[in-house]
Order: sequence, then C-alpha cells, then structure tokens
Amino acid sequence: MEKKLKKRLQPIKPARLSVAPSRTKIAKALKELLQDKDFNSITTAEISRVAGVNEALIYRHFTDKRGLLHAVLTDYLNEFVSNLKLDLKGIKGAINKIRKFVWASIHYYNDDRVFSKIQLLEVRNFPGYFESETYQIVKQYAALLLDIINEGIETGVFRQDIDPTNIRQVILGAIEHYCLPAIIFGHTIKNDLMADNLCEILFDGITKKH
Amino acid sequence: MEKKLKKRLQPIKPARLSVAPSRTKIAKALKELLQDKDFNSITTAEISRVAGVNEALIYRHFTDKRGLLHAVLTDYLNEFVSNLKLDLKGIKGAINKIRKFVWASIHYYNDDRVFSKIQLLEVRNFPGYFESETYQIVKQYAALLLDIINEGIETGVFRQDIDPTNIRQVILGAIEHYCLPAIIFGHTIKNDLMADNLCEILFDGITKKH
Amino acid sequence: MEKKLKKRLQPIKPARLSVAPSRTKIAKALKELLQDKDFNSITTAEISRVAGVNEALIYRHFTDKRGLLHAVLTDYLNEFVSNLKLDLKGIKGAINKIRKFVWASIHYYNDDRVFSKIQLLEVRNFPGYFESETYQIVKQYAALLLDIINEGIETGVFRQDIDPTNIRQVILGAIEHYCLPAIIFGHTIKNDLMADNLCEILFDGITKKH
Amino acid sequence: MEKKLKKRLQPIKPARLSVAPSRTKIAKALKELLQDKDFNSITTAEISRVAGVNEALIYRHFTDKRGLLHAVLTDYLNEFVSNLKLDLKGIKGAINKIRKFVWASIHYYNDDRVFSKIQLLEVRNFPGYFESETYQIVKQYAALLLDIINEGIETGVFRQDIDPTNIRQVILGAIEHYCLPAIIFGHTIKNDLMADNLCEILFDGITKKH
DNA sequence: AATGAATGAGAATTCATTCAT
DNA sequence: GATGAATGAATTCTCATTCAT
Repeated sequence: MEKKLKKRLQPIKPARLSVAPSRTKIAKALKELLQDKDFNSITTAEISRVAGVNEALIYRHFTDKRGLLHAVLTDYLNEFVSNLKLDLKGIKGAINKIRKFVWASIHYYNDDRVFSKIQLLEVRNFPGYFESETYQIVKQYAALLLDIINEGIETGVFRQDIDPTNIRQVILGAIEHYCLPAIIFGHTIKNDLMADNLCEILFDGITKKH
Repeated sequence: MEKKLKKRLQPIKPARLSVAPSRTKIAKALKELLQDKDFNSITTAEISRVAGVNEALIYRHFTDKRGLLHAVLTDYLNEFVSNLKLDLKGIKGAINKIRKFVWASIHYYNDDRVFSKIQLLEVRNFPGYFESETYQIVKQYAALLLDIINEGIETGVFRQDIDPTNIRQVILGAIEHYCLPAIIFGHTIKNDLMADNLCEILFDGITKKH
Repeated sequence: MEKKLKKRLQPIKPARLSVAPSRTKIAKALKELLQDKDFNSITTAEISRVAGVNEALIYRHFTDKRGLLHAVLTDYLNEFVSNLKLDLKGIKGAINKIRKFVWASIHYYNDDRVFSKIQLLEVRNFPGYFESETYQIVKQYAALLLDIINEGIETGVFRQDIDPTNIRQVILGAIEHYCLPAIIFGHTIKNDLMADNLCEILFDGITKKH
Repeated sequence: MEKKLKKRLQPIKPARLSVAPSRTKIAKALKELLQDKDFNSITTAEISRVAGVNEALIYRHFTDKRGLLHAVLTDYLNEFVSNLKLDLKGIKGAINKIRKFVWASIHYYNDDRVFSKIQLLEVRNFPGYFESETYQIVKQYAALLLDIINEGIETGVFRQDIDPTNIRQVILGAIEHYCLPAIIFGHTIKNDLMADNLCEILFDGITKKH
C-alpha cells in the first residue's frame, strides 16, 4: 500500500522514459562527439567517458560500436520520416507535396548538421549499411517521394514519358547536392530560397521558356 | 655502359613510362584490391604482397597509404577531366555541351566501378579530402559545368532567374543519384537512355507542358 | 529456534530437496552446457540464461564460477565414490576387488562423458585444483585402490617387491589411458572386454608365460 | 665475385642459426615464463617484455599466441622423438626396447618439467589440440611404442591374446601416472628405479608368481 | 631502388563479479 | 531469494610506418 502511494506521488512519466537512462546517456555522448569528429575516429573509451558510464555498458545496450551509431541514426531518421509524413498530410496536389518534401528535406539537412554529415558523407561508406535498418528507413523516405511522383503522373501534372524512379533520383540528388556544400563547409542554407529555386528547376527545367 | 646499350635497344617509350616500375606496380595493386574491398580494409601489407614489392617501398613512392590512394585517384580523375575537356571541344551551344557533359559523366561512372565507388561513396568521408589534390580536380570538373551553364545563361538558352551554382548542384546531384543505385547494387547503366532522360528533366522539368 | 519451527511446519521433504531450486537450476544449466563446450568457454551469462535465473544468483549460491564447477563435480564424484564403496562391499579377495574397481571405473568414464572429459582433460589444468575439495575426493578414490593393493600384498596374492603406490599409479594410469581415446574421439567403450583385458595385463603382465 | 669472397671469409654458421634471432628470443621468453605460470595466464605483453622485443613481432613469427606455444612444443617434441628413435637403434629385442622406451620417457618427463606439465596437464585441454601438429608428433611417439609391441608379439615374447593398442595404452598410461605426482608436486623422479619397477609390473604383472 | 626486421600505439570487446533495490 | 544495472580490469591482435642495410 505504501508502495502504491509512493508511486502515485511520483511525477507521471511518459512511457518512453522507460528506456534505461544510461542508454540515453551513451547515445547522447555519441551525438556530442560526432559534432567534432567523424565516427571512425571516435573511440568507445571516449564515448563512455563523455557519457559518464562504463565502457562495457555500451555493449549491454548496443550490439556494437556501429550498432550504437545505427541505433542513434535510426531514432533520428524515424523521427524525421514520421514528421515528414505528418507534414504531408492535408496537402493537396503532387506539386504542393513535392514542395513540402523538398522544403522539409532541406530543413532537415540544415537543422541537424551532425546527422546530415553522417547521412550524406559517412554512412554510405559503412560496411553493411545497405542491409541496415537505417537504410530501410531511408528507403521509406524515398518511397514517400515516389508515391508523390506517381500521384503527379496519374493526375496528369507530371510528365509520363519518364520512369518515375528516375525522376525520384533526380529530385533526391538535387536536394542532396544543393545542401552538400553547406554541410561540408559549414554555411547556413536559406531554406525558403533554396527550396523555391530547386522546385523551379525541377518543375520547369533550366531552359528558358518563351 | 652495357645497361645503357640495352636501353637504347629497347623500343622508344613515352616519357611517362619513366616512373619507377615499382611505383606502377603498387598503384596497380591498389586498384586491383579496390575491386573487392573498400580502401580502409585494405592493408599496406596486402598492397605490397599483391604488388610483389616490399612494404616499405610504398613509403618511398608515396607519402602515405592515403597518399597512394590520392595519387591513384588523381591520375584517374586527371585523365577523365582532360578527356572530358577534349570531348567538349567543338561542341556548339550550351545545351549540347550539357548533353555531352551528362553523357560523359554517366559513362565514367558506368565504366569504372572501382573509381565510381570511391568517388561517390568513400572519398568524401576521408579526413582531409576537401583539402586534397583530388578534390581540386573534382572542382575543375564542377567548374567546367559551371562554365557551360554560364554560357547558356549568357546566350539566353538557360533561365537567368536562378543562381548558376545552384543549377550546377542540381545537375551534379541528378547525375550522381541517377548512377548511385547502379553503383551500389552493381547494375549496368543504360548510358544513352539515362542521359536522355536526365537531360529531358533538366531542360524542361517534370511538370507536364501543354 | 523460530527457523526450526518454521521448518517443521512445512511439508516433510527429503533432506536434499531442501536446497534452493535455483541452485539446482544453475548446476543443471552448467552440466547441460558442458556437453558442448569446455568450461572456460562457458560464460556466467550463458549459465544464467540457460538456467533461467539472474546472473547474480550464481554468486548467491556459489562463491565463484569455478566454485560452481567444483560443487557440481563434487556432487558427482561423491556419488561415484560412495557407489564404488558400496560395490566393493561383500567382494572377497584383492583380485576380485581390483576387477570390480577397474570395471566400475571404466563404467564411470564410459557412462558420463561430460564428467569424464572434465576429469581427464580439463580439471587438472585449473589453478588450485590440487587444493580443491574435488581433488580430495579423487584422493579418496585413489586411497580405496591403495587399500586393496595393500590387502593383496598382505594376503600374499600381490607381489611385495614393489611399492604399492607405484602399483596404484600403474593401475590408475592404465585405466585412464584405456579410456582416453574413447573420451577424446567419442567412441563407446566395451566395458567388460576392456576391464578383462586390462586386468589380464595388470595381473600377469605382457610377456608370454610358458 | 667480391661478394662471394666476402661470404667465404665470414665464419661458417650452422644452417639453423638462420632463423631470426627475435623468433628465438620470443620462444625462449615463453619457455621461461612457463616455468612459473600456466600458459593461459601468460600475456603476450609479458612474453614480449621478457623477450625484449615488440609485442607485434610475436605475430610476425607466429600466427597466434597459441601458435607460438605449439611451435615451441613442436620443436621440443621433435627433438625428443628423434632422440628416442636414435636411442632405440641397435637395441635388440622387444623387451629391451620397451625398457629403453620407458626409461627415456620417464627421463624426459623428469628432465624438463615445463614441457611435462604442459604435455601432461595443459595441452590436452586446448581447443584444437587433437588436430594440431603437436599432437601428430605425439602420435609418432605412440606409434613407435606400438611397433615395439607388435615386434614383441611376432617374436613370441609378448602375449598374443590382447590387442596391441590396448597394451600400448596401458604402458603409456602407466608411464604417465608414474610421473604425474612428481610433476604435480615437484618431486624428483628416481629414473632407474621407476623404470625398473614399471617394467617389472608391465612384464610380469602384479600378482605373485610361484 | 629495395628490403627484412622491427615497432608504437591503439582500440574494441569480453567477462566475471558487485551492488542497490 | 532474486534481479537489473553497472563496472573494472584485462588482453589479444592489427596496422601503418620506420630504419638500418
């Protein structure tokens, strides 16, 4: 009875807080370190030191040093993709959806440089990345875009003479390379301007129309 | 004296063959190994074994293991860029030049998967890459494209309302992501078709024109 | 006193069942694991997983990982030695006793391969083994044999010109090496035949008698 | 020509000196350490420290920490077996050969305690031992004994009613267990006495003959 | 130009064990 | 009696790189 009382008196915690706090500390420590160094030059010793926990604990919570990274990335990407899905709700028309998609993607790359760097520069190089869960989420992201393109084609606003996956690749590549210099050299991206420009090109091409 | 005589009797070789044969062997060995593994998992021991030379010799010819890679990449990129420059000679009009540029780039990514993989997946992740000679050559490549775009704008075939460097990024990104899946999963790229599709989108955009 | 009372109130169980069930689970788990791996490559984590209990519980019931093994071995050896003592009861004559001893020993090695392996291959290598309780029981076993030999010498059936402990060593060694190949390579031992052969040699030697 | 001269002027070295001196140092260091600790508790760091060489050098000369041990054991056993073969030359009669075999084996166990300990207590427990080169040499040793036994049976001095491999196991076991206590507790073995006693028992058995 | 030998420095991972609850 | 969380300590092996010759 006393126990029950005690429990009730404690602040209500959201369910997600049930993950071990040390796990969170470790993840946080990695994120922090990624701000300054690339993943490969971060040691598990460092991570544990920054996290203030024992090195072995990393291996309780994650299979691996790389497992840790993927867990962190997965969390992050999941959040991004689900946010994006939400953002796209209620938007009418493939055109507008693409705009939103482009804008949000740029926003994401702009916002969290740590993850952008990993995503755009590091992770592809990791052995096993293309079999990882992380990559599965990236595929969801790409699938989202493909759906929009297909919708656009079906509703007659996008051209039908080109394979939609090709279109998708162009868009993804365009977004990425738009952002890449800023990521690499640490500039800020003007989100609105960039998104507008990019969509302009995507929708109407680079030739001058008369 | 005997040696000299011997040399003179041999067929005349171009100057560039004067580089030490061991240097070439080493470079070749690395290229060979890169076919199967990524650079980081190739050891200097392996390189020297495959090359059939002493491990220490790597350090006679190159500053570093990474130096070796950059040398190899530099050779490769130099060749590509100078070929591309040549290819562009005599072509009239920004449109046609872009077509050529796109086609040649895809051709390059399609042709030598080893270097494509390194270029698109690995090298960006290397510490110091963006200060490397290799990157300088890549910048030449990008500059080439920028020149064409500027020409197009000046001659009024390309739209003027968008920053040419942005246009360039879109094109570079589009090319890259067009090729990426094939690189990653080992498909062959249909060069002509891909180049045509890509240029279609680039020139006229993805919306349906009436 | 209270404790005693409490005990009396509980349903009457045979004394040995009073050991904590978790203790038994742990011991059982170790035995199970020993079937496939050697002791050193079994981890406490594994043991607890197989036992279905918490890892820390091992340290409630046993001082040590090794302590656990010794406890398990001790149980086992105790049973064997007391059985052997029983078996020898009522047998008349040193010769017959030796036969029984040999037969029973082979039977034991034949029967439980897990313990044979440990006994013949592993345990001697453990630091502190020769000070362990387990070893004390093995010494009882050896003492049993020595008694028989002494009896045989006193009753005039065994030769008196050789130190009985030497005789004992020969017998123990002979038994062991008779069984060793089967233990190592997993054959079955033909108990009766082996025991007969062995005794033949022991009793009369390997030279041909005329 | 000059080179040749130079070579000839150098002191003649035995071929075996051609093994890298560092290799020898490492092997020696291990042997030294084995005097006090068992193999598993010796670290590579220690070995290299005692050897006065770099730790990594161990891995140049040997595949493994265990590989090092096996190399050392192999050397040792090879020497022993070839000595034994030599010792047996010129001896007539299976009986005398067995005597020699027994005497030499005890001598060997008596002489180098380090190796005896490993051989009798440690090595059997190593994963992969029974597939190792070391074990192959031990098999040669056992084969040598089997040959003698077979000779004895053929020439009618040994009994024919028992499988020679069984006889062999008895002899090997007897030798081993004769020596074991001395190995374990560090006594010295009285080689002649022990060999005589052992042969007595082996040849004529333990029963009193009238 | 070439090499055999040697090395410094690191770094990930494993595990038995302890402690607070 | 039982447990989840945490940890200290250790250790093998890898590899790029250097140096004397």
